[in-house]
Amino acid sequence: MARTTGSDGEKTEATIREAAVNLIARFGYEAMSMRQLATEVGVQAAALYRYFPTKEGLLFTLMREHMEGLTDAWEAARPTSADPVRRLAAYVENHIAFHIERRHATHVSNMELRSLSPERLTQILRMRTAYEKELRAILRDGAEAGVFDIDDTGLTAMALIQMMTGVIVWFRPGERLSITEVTATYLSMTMRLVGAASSTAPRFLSGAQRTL
Amino acid sequence: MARTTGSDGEKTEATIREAAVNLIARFGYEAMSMRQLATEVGVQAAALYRYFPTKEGLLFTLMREHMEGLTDAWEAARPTSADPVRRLAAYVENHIAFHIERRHATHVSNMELRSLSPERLTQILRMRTAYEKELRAILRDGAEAGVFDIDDTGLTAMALIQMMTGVIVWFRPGERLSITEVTATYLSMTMRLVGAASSTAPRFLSGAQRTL
DNA sequence: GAATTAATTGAACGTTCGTTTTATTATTGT
DNA sequence: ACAATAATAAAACGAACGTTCAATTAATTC
Repeated sequence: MARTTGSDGEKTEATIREAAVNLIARFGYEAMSMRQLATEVGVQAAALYRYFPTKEGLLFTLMREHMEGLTDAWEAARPTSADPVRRLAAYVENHIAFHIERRHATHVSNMELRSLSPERLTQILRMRTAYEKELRAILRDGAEAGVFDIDDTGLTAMALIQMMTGVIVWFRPGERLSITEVTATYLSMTMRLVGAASSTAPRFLSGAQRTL
Repeated sequence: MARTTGSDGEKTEATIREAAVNLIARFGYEAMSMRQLATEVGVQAAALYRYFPTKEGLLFTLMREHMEGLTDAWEAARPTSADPVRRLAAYVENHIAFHIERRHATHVSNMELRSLSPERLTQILRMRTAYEKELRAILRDGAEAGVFDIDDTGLTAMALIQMMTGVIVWFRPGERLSITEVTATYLSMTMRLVGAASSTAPRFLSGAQRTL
């Protein structure tokens, strides 16, 4: 038995990607065996090596494409407006939507970094840093414009990203809250966290708060 | 060669614990081999089994003791005051201090849950839930007393914990910021996030904010 | 100082791992 | 129809894994 009827390289590769993301997210990269992945795909382990050179190569591909997807999503969602509040809102909305939509891929990208070779780790971290830099720029602009009240831009950016990405830990689609409700609440929390005037509190209070 | 001069069970066990936490935090539970751990300890792999029944048993012990440590630390730090602001401040301070102090153990407890058997996973999650429940109670009390302004108690608790625990991802001792500075900033962000009156603003403002 | 117990070694067990090689069959192009 | 190529199976590789067992030596007890 060799080539099976109806077999198609593109389909198989897509199936491998999907199955790999799910298995790695569930069991972890080290715990997932290539044979387990092959079984899930419905193929022999040797067939996987026609599409990915090594197990680590597969992991890297999954991560790189996830990061590219995140960057692309932000490029598309980035508002033309220069208003820091609007830009921050767009960032939060895009981040949460993307991470909920691709929970498993996000889990992989966040949890399995240590299984990458140093060079590949650097490459992924560079992409991540570039993405986070966008948030820091928004916070800095807002702080300079006096729209935000922020102690430490870098620290606030990290706190916000941890908070937002944390959604994937507990969020399950179809449970108590919808994506829309979750996003709205996180948006509100974010705006308060950065001391934005137009959060839940009346605008004129923030001025008083800052001057006092 | 058998028993070595100066060998001591208690010392060896402590060394194993310490080395295991560090190795698992660095490479991951699945990636760390018992032989690697033994080498780090300076002993043969077989010797490990005198102290821990299996590799998973070792992992579970590390996690359980970490969670017990966290709970105990909170018991000791919990203020007698009923004031939600004070209680929340104590929770944040204790959480951040504990997690920075035991970065590696926290990493293990957060990242390696999937390597536990179902029963043991349940046990650890129960401890974690109990700890998080304390935060929810503080938030609820504060919201009911009108001291906090919170949309969704459960969601806010999760956001806060993700934010606070995230410190261990980027914090490195001896870098730009000290633990004290980091804690102060996080405390300030927390108070704003929950809409506490006495965050960065003077205390007497809280009354105004609540009535408005 | 002999007997007992504690601590560890060294070798081995069976299993599973990622990966490679070779053969075989399905599909595609002519 | 026939060659060329794409896709897979089947089997095998050596290495590493968690774990066990018997032997051996250090420390302790009486």
